[in-house]
Amino acid sequence: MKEKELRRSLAVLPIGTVMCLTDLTARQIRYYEKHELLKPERNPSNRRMYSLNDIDKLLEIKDYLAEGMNIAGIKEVYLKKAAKKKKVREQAISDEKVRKMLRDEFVNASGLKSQHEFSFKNTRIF
DNA sequence: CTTCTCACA
DNA sequence: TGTGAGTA
Repeated sequence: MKEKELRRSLAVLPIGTVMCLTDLTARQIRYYEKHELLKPERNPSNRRMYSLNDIDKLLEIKDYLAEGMNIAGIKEVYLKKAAKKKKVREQAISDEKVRKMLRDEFVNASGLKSQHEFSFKNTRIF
């Protein structure tokens, strides 16, 4: 379930295709990029190349705009979303450290001199 | 022919 | 946001 996400992130669509898929003008698509709502890649010829995720994002932007939200407002939505994801990542790293500490403490408390003597070394207890 | 940047009788 | 100019 991760190869799929990788493909969705591949920038393979030229702006013309994106225009058809989103019903937005090239002017609008570039305008949103200028306001950092999007970050399409560039091919060797300086042409913008979009991914399927970019298409979804543009469609999302179009909906927000239709609901009366402005560019600045949409930008804040994405900034907060990114902040939340960052916290989730930090929490995951934190949990990993806690597990390592508990494991080390357990191995040490059991009086084992090395992990080779730890009969459950390959078992995910923590 | 498509896309890019820039500018506005 | 539209559109035309001049490129690449």
